[in-house]
Amino acid sequence: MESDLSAFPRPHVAVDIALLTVRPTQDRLELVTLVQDRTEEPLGHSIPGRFIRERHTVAQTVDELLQLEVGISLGRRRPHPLRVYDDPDRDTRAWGLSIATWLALPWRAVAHATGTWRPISPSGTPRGVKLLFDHDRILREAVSELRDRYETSPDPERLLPGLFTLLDLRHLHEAVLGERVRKDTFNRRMREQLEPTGHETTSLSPPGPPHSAHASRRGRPAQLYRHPRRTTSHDGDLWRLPREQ
Amino acid sequence: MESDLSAFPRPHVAVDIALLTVRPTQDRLELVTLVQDRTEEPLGHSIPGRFIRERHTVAQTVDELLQLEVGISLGRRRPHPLRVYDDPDRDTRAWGLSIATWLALPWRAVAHATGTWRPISPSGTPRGVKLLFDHDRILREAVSELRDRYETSPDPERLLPGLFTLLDLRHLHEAVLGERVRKDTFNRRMREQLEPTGHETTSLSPPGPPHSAHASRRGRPAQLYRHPRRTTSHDGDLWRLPREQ
DNA sequence: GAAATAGTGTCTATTAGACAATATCGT
DNA sequence: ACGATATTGTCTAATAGACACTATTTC
Repeated sequence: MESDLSAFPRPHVAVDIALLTVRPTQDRLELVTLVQDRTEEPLGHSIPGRFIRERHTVAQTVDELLQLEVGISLGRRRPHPLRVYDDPDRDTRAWGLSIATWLALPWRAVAHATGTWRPISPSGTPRGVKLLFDHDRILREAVSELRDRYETSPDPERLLPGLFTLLDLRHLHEAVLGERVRKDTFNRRMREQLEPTGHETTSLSPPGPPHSAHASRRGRPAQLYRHPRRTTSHDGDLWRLPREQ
Repeated sequence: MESDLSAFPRPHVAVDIALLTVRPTQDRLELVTLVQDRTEEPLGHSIPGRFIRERHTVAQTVDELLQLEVGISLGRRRPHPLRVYDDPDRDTRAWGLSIATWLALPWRAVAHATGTWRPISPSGTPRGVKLLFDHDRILREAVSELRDRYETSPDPERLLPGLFTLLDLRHLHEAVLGERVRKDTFNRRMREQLEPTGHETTSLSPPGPPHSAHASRRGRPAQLYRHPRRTTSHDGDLWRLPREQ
């Protein structure tokens, strides 16, 4: 590193965010992403993005972006880093980098966002639109990461409210993965990563904080679970090579 | 995005790289990293870094960095993205971002690099020095990623030459992981991800390209293996939830 | 009672991990 | 022959996946 920093050219730096959520439909849940219509050239569809402000962090930029251009609040959550897009020709106007991020939020927190929520196809891109720049690719990678995380953890993105049943959780997984999963294996794997509350679903609200509507009001009442303590690191020792004593 | 891009402030963007390799010692291999002495303020030890040039990519910048300030050649390899460090106060001279990357190269390609190769402690930081900025943390994360990759794959970073034995491979793993691993389980897991060549180690060189010195010239000759075709994606279906038909 | 859902039990094939035995070399 | 290493075989406990059965509610 040299001393006179002003001698170095500096790129424009944008932050793009793939925003994902799971939305209830008539009979099920579906994974959707937020697509916006650009008002500047080049016109078309894109995911939300914004140039980073002086001495702002990526997280701050995402925060501003969500507040000003999407109309939602980030809260205490942090966006997941995805990658840096550095093709010098990716923006025809000037030399710029894009820091791609992604974030999954519960539907109730983002239902009113500015833009159009579009269902995600099995391949990970939004159905029915072609996005500008490399945004289809960003979205594919974001969806891929989200799906990977849900293969092994109950609800890493905390899309469910504080109390939920295994059926709620399975519906969530099927929406994220875009496929049906086997009930018994699913339940067994997930149960050991969850904390039972001792309470069951009833017609009345259970004691404690209110929780969202559950999948069905028919059938036998189900155990209510909550998210595990963070210490239940149910990963990491998986597929490690056995060490010599 | 607005039209007049010149209105936006732009950060300095540096690329830092954690360079890792496995070096032979008298009786074993050890994981080492390259530490350099800074010639500018703040003085101290750091990993190689450089500001990105106009319309250059991260990979190009790494390439220049390695050629000009380390004296080695990147070849066709690509650095692994790590994360973006965006603390506005991380550099006292000006507002800047750091794009952290890491790369592991075979010892024979980097032995003569400019700087000091320092052994990596079990925790992932170089033994005996304290690095400037957040470089200790970058290194910890790089080593963690490297170790994760070697838990499940024979040689994802291609640190071994074209032909090698399972003993060579195990020595490599033990250097990377910093722990002994069980021979039989190791061999079984790795063998199914490798291609046997049909040739064995002998006093003479085997047919084909020359390969580096093997671990030992004692004992029964061992099968020589080569890296698998990339299609042996021996991952990805691990710990997936079973789908409903 | 029928339908729907929750929860439990069990069988089997597979596999990890450990241990042991055998094979083949250099010295 | 001996030491060192490679390679193969086997035993056992654990577990995934599949399937079936029972339990409890709403309608």
